[in-house]
Amino acid sequence: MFRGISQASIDAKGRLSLPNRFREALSPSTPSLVISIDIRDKCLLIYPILEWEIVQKRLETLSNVSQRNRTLQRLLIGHAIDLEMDKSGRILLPNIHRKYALLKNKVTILGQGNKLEVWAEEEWQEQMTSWLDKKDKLLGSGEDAANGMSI
Amino acid sequence: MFRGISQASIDAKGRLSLPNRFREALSPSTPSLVISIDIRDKCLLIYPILEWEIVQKRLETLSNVSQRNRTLQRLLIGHAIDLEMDKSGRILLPNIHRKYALLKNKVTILGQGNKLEVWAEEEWQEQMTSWLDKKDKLLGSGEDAANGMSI
DNA sequence: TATTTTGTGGGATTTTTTGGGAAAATGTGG
DNA sequence: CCACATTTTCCCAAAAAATCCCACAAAATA
Repeated sequence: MFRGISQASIDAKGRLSLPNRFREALSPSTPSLVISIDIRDKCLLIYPILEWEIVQKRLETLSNVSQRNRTLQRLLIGHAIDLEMDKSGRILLPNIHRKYALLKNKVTILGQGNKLEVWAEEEWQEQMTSWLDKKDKLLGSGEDAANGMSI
Repeated sequence: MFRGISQASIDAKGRLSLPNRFREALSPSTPSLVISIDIRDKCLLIYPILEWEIVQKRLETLSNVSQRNRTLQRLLIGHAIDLEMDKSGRILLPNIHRKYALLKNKVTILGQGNKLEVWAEEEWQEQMTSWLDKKDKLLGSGEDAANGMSI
């Protein structure tokens, strides 16, 4: 399971060097990992390939008669690209993905259970600020599952 | 199974060069692939021939008493053309198909499970933007299978 | 501070993509 | 059926992109 936050950078060739502590979990096989987009926030998602295949199977079983399901499939499966690390633990990010998540030189990488999230550092900072400003609403008197949860 | 997005271009002769990573799966036999149209969106569909034959069989078993089924058969089977790649991995797109999907020079190719989708780049961009604008509806409080799904 | 580990940079090679000439095939009109 | 025009195929070469590889810099550890 992934957890924790790290900073990393993307070099002139578009290579993102993954923090060392995530590498082992991402390279059990060949190809080793899949990168796709998060359609709710402007960030990228990196999965060990086995984890991704679970997600993809779930997506493929959705009926594609529904426009909405087809859209989901197009966005998620459509953006899912197999990648491998080079000897130094870097991956070459496709341009499309870099643009989507507005990635510049500095990025923030979050461990999130079965996947990593990659954020442009600025975007991440803004989000953090904005979330913390509204923190009352995060754990407040809502009605959903997190409400009343003990942390 | 296909996944992932790529940009590609159509040259002056109407040849579409397929991204390298899709080629092997598309050329197991001769003829190797079938191209048809997507009747719900303005894009083309490329199937390895074996996959296409499954689809076509399904279409043929539909009762052709119903006008709707006959229309489906005409549109899908009618537009299905066998093609092959040249030595550089390109296919020559029939004019009819190019016009149908409004293809100009730049196209976007999506891996989608058993097939590829080919979109005019502009059309794809518009769709993406429009879908992402309405993203609340994609994973929001709907009622279908995707609702509550964890990605 | 010395040593190992991790991260960065960039040159060289290979692979992939693009472009276009010329031969072959197909279609058209008389 | 033939001559011509157009389209498609085959082939080679240039351009662009991805990959490999090595060496150095920075950071962490001892």
